[in-house]
Amino acid sequence: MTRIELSVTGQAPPERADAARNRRKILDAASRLVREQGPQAVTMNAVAHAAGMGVGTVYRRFGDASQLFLALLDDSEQRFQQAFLSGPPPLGPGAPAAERLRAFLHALADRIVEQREIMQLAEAASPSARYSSGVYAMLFAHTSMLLREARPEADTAMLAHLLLAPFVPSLFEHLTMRRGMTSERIKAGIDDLLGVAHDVSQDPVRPVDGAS
Amino acid sequence: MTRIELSVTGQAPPERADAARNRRKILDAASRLVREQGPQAVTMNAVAHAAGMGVGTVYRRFGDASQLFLALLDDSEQRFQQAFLSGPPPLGPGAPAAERLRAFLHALADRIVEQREIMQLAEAASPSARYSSGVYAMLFAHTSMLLREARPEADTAMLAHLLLAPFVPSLFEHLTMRRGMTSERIKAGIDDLLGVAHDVSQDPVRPVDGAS
DNA sequence: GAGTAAAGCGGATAGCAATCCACTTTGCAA
DNA sequence: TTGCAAAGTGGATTGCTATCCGCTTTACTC
Repeated sequence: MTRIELSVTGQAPPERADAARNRRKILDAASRLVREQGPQAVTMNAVAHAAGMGVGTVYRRFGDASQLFLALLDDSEQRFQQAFLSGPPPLGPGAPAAERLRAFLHALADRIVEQREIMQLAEAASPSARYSSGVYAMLFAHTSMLLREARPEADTAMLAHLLLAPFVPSLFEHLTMRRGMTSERIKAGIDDLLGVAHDVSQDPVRPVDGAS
Repeated sequence: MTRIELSVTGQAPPERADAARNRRKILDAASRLVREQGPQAVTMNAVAHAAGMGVGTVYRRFGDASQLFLALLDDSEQRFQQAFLSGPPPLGPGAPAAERLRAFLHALADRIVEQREIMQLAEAASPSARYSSGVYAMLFAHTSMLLREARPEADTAMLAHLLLAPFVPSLFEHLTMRRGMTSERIKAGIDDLLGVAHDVSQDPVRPVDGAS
């Protein structure tokens, strides 16, 4: 769940049985709406109605629309976190930091391509919610940790924020849907920013699809 | 091609006298609302009422809320454009491309700090509107032009998009308001990113009043 | 089990973006 | 000047997000 597990303060308040039941019903209804009627049909009203309850309940459980949408991404987010925290290298521990960072950003790009539509719902509901979410805190912590290892002399906190900035669904929509750029080309651009181009140890994947 | 349609006042369809009059009244009313009651008070309803007309007129003139807010930024945008298109170096023509790019991104950072609140109105109204706006087209054209000159071998179109990605008001709010980072520190981070991408050592001439 | 305080519930409500359409104004052309 | 089609206008309307608050359910205690 998107409990405050990322917060340092520790234990989350226990959730009452009816509350937990409704949380599940809401998430199921929202998933079903996305699947059956498309993302634009997923409004708080529609979710509440589809889940058979009042809108007040949905707001009580999720606070606002952006948090509901972020919660919808939680399952795949857990898997992603698992992969880069304790999965096999180069994404997980065991590879050099620079290599892990590259693998991490590539995987993040794939993740955005996969989940772009739901992510755009969250972004549209509140662009700034991204930066107070636990999801972003985790991306930031991981990126700056790897940067600290790879480039100890740099302002790694700032670099982490700047490197993560392109990974927003609106930019990905623009690049892939409107400008016809592939996700491989985006990854190559990120590699360039990382300076991987000058690193001999990297594999030479340099796709050259349609230029603009 | 350098002339990207920027101002909302298009040249293609001549605008009727009453329409032009209302456009001005709307922009004046919106500016006044921002000044006197703060950005969050600037709703389409409030603007229409303050300008003494129906909401339908405001929508006819500006399409939607994000476009009205972008139009509010137009005056300062014109000045910014003037500075980097034909002002004195290093922002304007005459300096090496890498230097111009650095000056351009620094100036862009300053611009976002200055106009952040109105920019956030536009971002909140529609995060993806950024990428279809004339403003973004101009930023992109200029950035990729300078990159083409500085790094002809790179995928400059992609790099331009990636380099511009951090320049969104929501990230600037997070970095400056929430994390207490100064705009000088943000600029230094951008320089680092540019340095890696350019494979060029940092310019020994640090900007000014070095805040870390 | 019964009592009880806290948590949860849901529909009424307010305020907003955006659309629609019957009416008015404008500018051109005869 | 006058006719008139195109452009512009404004407020009623729809559907949304989010809040509020009286009522219900839960889980804990005795």
